[in-house]
Amino acid sequence: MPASSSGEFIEHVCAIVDSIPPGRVMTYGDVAAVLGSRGARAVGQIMARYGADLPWWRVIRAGGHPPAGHEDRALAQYRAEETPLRDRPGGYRIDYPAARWSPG
DNA sequence: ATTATGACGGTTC
DNA sequence: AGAACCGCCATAA
Repeated sequence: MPASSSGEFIEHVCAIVDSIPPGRVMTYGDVAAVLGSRGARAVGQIMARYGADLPWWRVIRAGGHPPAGHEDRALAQYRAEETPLRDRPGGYRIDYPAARWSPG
């Protein structure tokens, strides 16, 4: 099938994010890496536009920080699916090494 | 085709 | 540890 259409990147990103199981997370860079690209920002763009129907909270930034501007909603989800978190005074961070997941 | 934007990443101060 | 700067990629206008 001729999947070579505009927006191929978008559909791939959506598929990957949607395939992330509960309690697991992936960084924007990882998602992009799976597609053979380094467009971590591009992935964020897609989340902002098409991530409304996806488990966007399972996609975090490098270092274990939640999506900027969505820390609150993300935290609620993490606590709801028992995502490995690392509580911190004044905020929190995700235990990336433990919650890390790859589509393979 | 060019410019501006963004739920980023890494390095440096 | 926090802030600033530059670099990278795809989308939208």
